[in-house]
Amino acid sequence: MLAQTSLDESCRGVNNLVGSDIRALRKSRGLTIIDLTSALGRSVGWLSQVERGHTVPSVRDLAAIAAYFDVSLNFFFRSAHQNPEEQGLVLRAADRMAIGSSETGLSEELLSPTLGGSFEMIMSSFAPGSDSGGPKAARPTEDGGVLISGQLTMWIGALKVVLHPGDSFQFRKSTYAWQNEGTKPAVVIWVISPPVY
Amino acid sequence: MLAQTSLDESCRGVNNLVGSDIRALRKSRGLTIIDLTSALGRSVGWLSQVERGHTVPSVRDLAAIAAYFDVSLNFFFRSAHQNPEEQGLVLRAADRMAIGSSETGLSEELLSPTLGGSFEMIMSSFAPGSDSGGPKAARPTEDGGVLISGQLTMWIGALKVVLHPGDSFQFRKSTYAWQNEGTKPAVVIWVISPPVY
DNA sequence: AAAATGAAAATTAACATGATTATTTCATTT
DNA sequence: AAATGAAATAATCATGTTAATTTTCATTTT
Repeated sequence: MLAQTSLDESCRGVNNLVGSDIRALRKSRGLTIIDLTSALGRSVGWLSQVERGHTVPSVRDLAAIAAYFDVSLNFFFRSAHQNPEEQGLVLRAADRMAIGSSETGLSEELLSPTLGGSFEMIMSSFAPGSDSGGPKAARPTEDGGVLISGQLTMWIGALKVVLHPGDSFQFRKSTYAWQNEGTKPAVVIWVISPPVY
Repeated sequence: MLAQTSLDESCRGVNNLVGSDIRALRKSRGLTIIDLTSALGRSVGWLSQVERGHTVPSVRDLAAIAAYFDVSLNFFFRSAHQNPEEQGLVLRAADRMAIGSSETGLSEELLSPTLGGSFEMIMSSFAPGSDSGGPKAARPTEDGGVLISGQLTMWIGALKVVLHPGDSFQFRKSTYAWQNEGTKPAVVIWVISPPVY
């Protein structure tokens, strides 16, 4: 009894993280447990247990989930080698993972240690000469950001602005577009609330 | 009739910004219009009109409001010289205002163009050798940040972490403390949801 | 002429209630 | 130890009710 509990606990940390990532991914896409399990061919009870770290999903299942949500399999283990105490609270620069559909010219890395929060921090790098290819559909979110380096032209709704380092922006449920007319990557700390990944 | 409307409209933009700043400050402190007006000695109807840009408060009233909320008077006009179109959406680096109680060793500048959003972005600079002087009481907020430069030791609840540039963190309703043991300022892009200023 | 007031009107927030859906639990099987 | 399926629990949603807050506007003040 004691040995079992101890073993459970030793895995609980990482399992909880994987589980809450799955839950956050599912919720950010507006899916119920039923929706996801029917897509995965697993039972409702099973996913409930997985999401709360009571059951360890097989690698095969995890891979199916990762594919379904379009994240890499190792995304779930991005902090696994870190001190368990700080998992979910701190994300080291070296452990950041790429996320988002790979728009050409845009690379995004998740800064938030967990997906389960009320907002999500992302480091976006816009390649020189790249653009969004027209306005992106408005999301039901609030977005904000700070330009860290480079130069970036943004369209927020009907407004066009040229951002320089240190400039910041924030908007709600608006279409937006971007273009990097400079010669260096434009790096933005981007905040989205609620999370979309 | 036309001339009146035009004059009204020419002021509406900046008035709306001042008004919504006041409203956001009031809400972030959990006050009702009645609470604030009784502190100011003004009527409820007046504040309602001020907050929505229908009435222009006197400088004397604005100063009283600024003092009450512990912000500078020019805080309300931080973007006044900018293109009206981008006011409330973009904040230029040069227009950033200091906010927050002036803890020694910590300087905070508001990055969010408006206080009315669901989260607030702040640039915090922690002076070399400074610290928070013990843990800060937990707020009913979710906090997150990225260390841009320098080095910063943080305590999040019981966890102690030494952050290096690029490291990020996020926590909910937790006590925290900080200390800059380095020789350079530690600069953090800090996000708070919901806003507290 | 615009600001300020005060009170009526309108809107919004805070609580209950039941109905519905979603999630968790757990005895059992794989 | 993982996985299932069904019962138990919990969360969500629509609805109605009341209280609190905010807006509006006719009037007064500066």
